[in-house]
Amino acid sequence: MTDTPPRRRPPTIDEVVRVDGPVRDESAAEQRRSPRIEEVARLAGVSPITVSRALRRPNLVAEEKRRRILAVVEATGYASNPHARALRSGQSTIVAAFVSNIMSPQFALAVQSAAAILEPNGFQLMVGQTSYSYAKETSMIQSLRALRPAAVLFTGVIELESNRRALRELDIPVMETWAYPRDPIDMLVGFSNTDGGRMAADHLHGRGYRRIAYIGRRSGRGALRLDGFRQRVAELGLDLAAELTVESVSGIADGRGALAQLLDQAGSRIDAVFCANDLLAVGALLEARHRRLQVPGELAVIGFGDGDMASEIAPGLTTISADVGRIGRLAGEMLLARLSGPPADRTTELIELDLIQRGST
Amino acid sequence: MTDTPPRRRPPTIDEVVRVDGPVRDESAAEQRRSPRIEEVARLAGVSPITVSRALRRPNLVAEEKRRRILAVVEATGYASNPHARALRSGQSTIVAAFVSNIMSPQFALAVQSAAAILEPNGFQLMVGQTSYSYAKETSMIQSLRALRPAAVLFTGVIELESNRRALRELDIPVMETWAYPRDPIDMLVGFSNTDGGRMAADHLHGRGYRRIAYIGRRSGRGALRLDGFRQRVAELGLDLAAELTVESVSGIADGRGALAQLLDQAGSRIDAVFCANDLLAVGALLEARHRRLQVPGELAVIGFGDGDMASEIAPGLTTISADVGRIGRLAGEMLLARLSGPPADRTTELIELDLIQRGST
DNA sequence: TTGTAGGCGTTATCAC
DNA sequence: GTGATAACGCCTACAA
Repeated sequence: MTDTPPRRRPPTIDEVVRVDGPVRDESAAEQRRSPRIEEVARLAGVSPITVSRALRRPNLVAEEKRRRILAVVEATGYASNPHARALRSGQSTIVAAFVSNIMSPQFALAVQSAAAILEPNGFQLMVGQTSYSYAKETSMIQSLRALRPAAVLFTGVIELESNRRALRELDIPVMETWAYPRDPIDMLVGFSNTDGGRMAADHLHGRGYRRIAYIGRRSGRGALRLDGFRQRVAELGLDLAAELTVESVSGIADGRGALAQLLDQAGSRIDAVFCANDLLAVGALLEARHRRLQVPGELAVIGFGDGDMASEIAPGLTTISADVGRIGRLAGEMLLARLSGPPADRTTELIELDLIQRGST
Repeated sequence: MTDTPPRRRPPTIDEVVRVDGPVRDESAAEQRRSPRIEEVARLAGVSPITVSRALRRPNLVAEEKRRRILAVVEATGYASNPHARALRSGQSTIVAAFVSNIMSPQFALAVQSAAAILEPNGFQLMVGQTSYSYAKETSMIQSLRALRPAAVLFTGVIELESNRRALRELDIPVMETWAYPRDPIDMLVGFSNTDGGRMAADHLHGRGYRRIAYIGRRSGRGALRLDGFRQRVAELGLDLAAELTVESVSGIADGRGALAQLLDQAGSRIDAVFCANDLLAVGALLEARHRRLQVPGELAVIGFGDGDMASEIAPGLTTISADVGRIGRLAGEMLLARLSGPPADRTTELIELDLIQRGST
């Protein structure tokens, strides 16, 4: 016997509404390919190099000619071929951005904010994901040698010594973010994760909690936050009641699982927990609700990052917040200044952290 | 009188732990810049063009020579200069990807899945954000004329007729996704938003709800979902109790606000609401909880997209789900096939939608 | 202030 | 199967 596969009804076509854009006749199909600098030059009655200068260093070109040239550029929609430009000048218009996890709204916001600064100035952002993997990070940095972007931006700092060296040797601006190390590769817009941990400890102590636990990674930024947290907890004369490590990229589900495990193991010894990021913290809140624990009565939760959810769930999540949009903007601005000018004056910027008190503590 | 600014204590330095990578001596600093094809040719005892062929079309080169060349390439870490290549051959290794909103985990996952296919094959993804703005979309598509990427990928379909034309004229593979229009520009991996709306209506009706409302955009994909929803609601002999439109990029807060407004206006006339995306639906759930409404007893909520949160909140969110990772993978594979081979056989792929029943209905 | 000459690194084309 | 030659489009260096 043969099974007849179940008949599915055909999909409904999405009747997408087409919209007419601004009419751009341009009359002929000759306009098809992007015009070359030579054509612009001919139409403006100058030499190609003058067009190039009018676009790159306008003040070297006579006012009158410049206007004529720009008019032609506008009319023809000329855009210089970035490959030819990069090849001849060694100056690419590509800025490579690497995030550890594309799907994190925090990183995405920072990258987006940097893009908002760089793109109007003729740079294009190329985004790659390192997935918290040294191997992936290394291979992406390798590929930069060939790509020769104008600059590189990381939402994080580079830990591998070999990669730091490779980046220095690229001899282009390198921007690190999201931490405040002693010796950045080049430029830095970051905050002190260690201080964030300290703030969390201070806050919990100040609110009267004494049996405190930690959930987070034990490497990278998680480790830094834990360090500061531990230090301050010790200074305050408390013991860390428990520590629970999660692996690499962590989400809400990990936070739930981690708190569950923590409570099963250390249950009543705990009255507050510091989660190294907000997703973990949200997960912890959900698990607490699941167990019908009073928050913050029976268990207080504090996060790190001020994600989208923090203000929306109930109770609101107390968290340590960095202005991530500002990190992206500043990084973009500093890169832009360096790319278009003389050696920049500032290469390091510290972003202050804020503690945002909500209902969960 | 002058204010003395409050003294802040200096930031704690993040004591990042540096890690030594694999030792790669390469003995000298001469290896610094990426070697050129000519050097590889010299070391292998062949001409530059033969090296080029050995890399691009290996079967045109004699076995023996090819091996020698590849060994040298390996040893020197040679990688061809993508700008020179793009300039001469018109073949870029860049694939341009445009998302309407970088911060959406759904889009990010799709892009990431496509990247996972394309990157190991030597292509690099360049991500841009159109912000649901025709103007931005148009200007990005303009800039493609100069960049000449190998292909373009959209997490969405292009509505503006002028942009569709511009993309066709680029004469490179164009991949649209996330909808199932009658006439894609070129390639398509999509699902029927209209069918999704129908499924939502069917489900709510089947569960016994009769006073049904809609929250979402009234343009783009939201409109398609609403269309199908409305059609099916009518076929089932029901009336749509209320429709509430939100603007452009919408988040959890918009969902809360929308449901609040809906309940204030139409309150008891409503027993179920279909939200055009999961963020809105999560917002609606939170607002319902805030008002101490029984879900699903007093109000049922169904979403679209199966985001991260859907399964984590309580009650779980019933939602229409498309396998977004699969969309990205398929899009990547189809593009790759087209880029490295003869005219592809399949240029359109339909992704089935699933209804995931959880506690909210 | 403007223009001329030449080359960035690669590959298409054609000849052998 | 391999190589010589030229060209992709632009911009640096230098000259006028």
